[in-house]
Amino acid sequence: MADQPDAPLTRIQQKNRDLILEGALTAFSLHGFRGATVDQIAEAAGLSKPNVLYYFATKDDIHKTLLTTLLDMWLAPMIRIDPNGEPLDEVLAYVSAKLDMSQRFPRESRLFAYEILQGAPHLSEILGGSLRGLVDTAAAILQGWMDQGRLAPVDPHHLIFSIWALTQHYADFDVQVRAVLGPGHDPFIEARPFIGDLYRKVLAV
Amino acid sequence: MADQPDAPLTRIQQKNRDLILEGALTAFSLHGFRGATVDQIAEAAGLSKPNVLYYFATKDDIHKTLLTTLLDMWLAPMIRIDPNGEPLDEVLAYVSAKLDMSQRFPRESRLFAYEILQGAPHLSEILGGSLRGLVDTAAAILQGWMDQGRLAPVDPHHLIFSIWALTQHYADFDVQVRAVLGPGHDPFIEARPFIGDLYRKVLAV
DNA sequence: TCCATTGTTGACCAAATGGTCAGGATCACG
DNA sequence: CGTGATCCTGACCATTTGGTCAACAATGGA
Repeated sequence: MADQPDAPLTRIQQKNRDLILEGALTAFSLHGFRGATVDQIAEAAGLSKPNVLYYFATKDDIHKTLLTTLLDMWLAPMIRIDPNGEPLDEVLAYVSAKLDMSQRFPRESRLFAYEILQGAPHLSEILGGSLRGLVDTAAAILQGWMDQGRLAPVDPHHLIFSIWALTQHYADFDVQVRAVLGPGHDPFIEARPFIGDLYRKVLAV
Repeated sequence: MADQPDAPLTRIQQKNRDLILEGALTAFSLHGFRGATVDQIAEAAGLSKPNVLYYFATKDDIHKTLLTTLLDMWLAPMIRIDPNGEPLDEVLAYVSAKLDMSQRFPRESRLFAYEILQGAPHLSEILGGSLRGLVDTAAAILQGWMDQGRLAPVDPHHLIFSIWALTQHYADFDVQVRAVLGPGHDPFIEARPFIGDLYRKVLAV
């Protein structure tokens, strides 16, 4: 158990922890926390099960590490909203960035989806804490623009929820989207102009 | 094993099967298929575990029965779109009905969410079969209205996806929505005008 | 080269869990 | 009220699975 705080990781530790987290991301995003087994994670990581448990004390530990590690990356686009930018451009850039994340990081999207569906046992404090703060900040910026008449007035919190819902849908419900569209369609290519158009109309003054 | 086809169910069979499905809906929607145990289902149903397995051969059987039974109800609102109705009213009625379902049947919404996240192992044929047919029909109606200039032209399939995403988000991600909004907010009361307003703008000619 | 630290694993364990079964309780109906 | 069908359960089983451990291998600095 290499759990001393601040102990700088050796090269091997760094590499194997990365392998494990990578394998676990695949396993958890495919089967959920309960559905993924340590054996699956070990195999995906190319390590033996005891070795996985050598680097992380418990399966839960791996899961928690993944979630908290990836949360920052997941929320990064929202922080980049610039209060001094052109309102509509800023929102559209955020929307586009979120759709990019769904396209490039579907495993991460599903990981979070499982966690929230489950009732967010590991993230509940964060949801009501720092995430809420982040959203409130972004909502305040949006509200400011609306007050200035530079965006159509809509509820900023629900505007943000709608962006999350619309973009993450294409990662989380990928199978359904593809099944319904049938072969010969690229969901993301089609979704991009649709969603962009949608927010242009919603937010046009 | 009471599995003869067409055998009419006795009163007791009817009641206990209903109890089991009800308990299983709660358990599966809370923990997912893998996460829910037969014991949990039995307890939620107020029956013993062997008795549960007396009415359904396997846990998988319960799950499959639930999914296929509830799918019709879940898709019903889409079928009610009336080609002869007023286009915008019809769409808004569908949106409102879907939001009602999220509010009144969040367990069902989560059940399906888990299934799709999992890769839809039980629903894959249906997704690409009858569901796809249903969506294509609805999309054709929408496209017709757009061609007549009675709705703004947007991709009808992705319009439908957006309605699913926006409405189901409030059921599936309930914890997140509530955590971010904080106490003293009713997500659904707020979401209703927001989403209605959104589609009015998107579809206005 | 030496050796303490770090890394790795086969074998194993206890608990959880899906499912079985023999036998007893209850019900429905002639 | 008798009896066959239906209903119910305690006890049990096999498998899966998270996690442990003793022993062995590799590493790297002095």
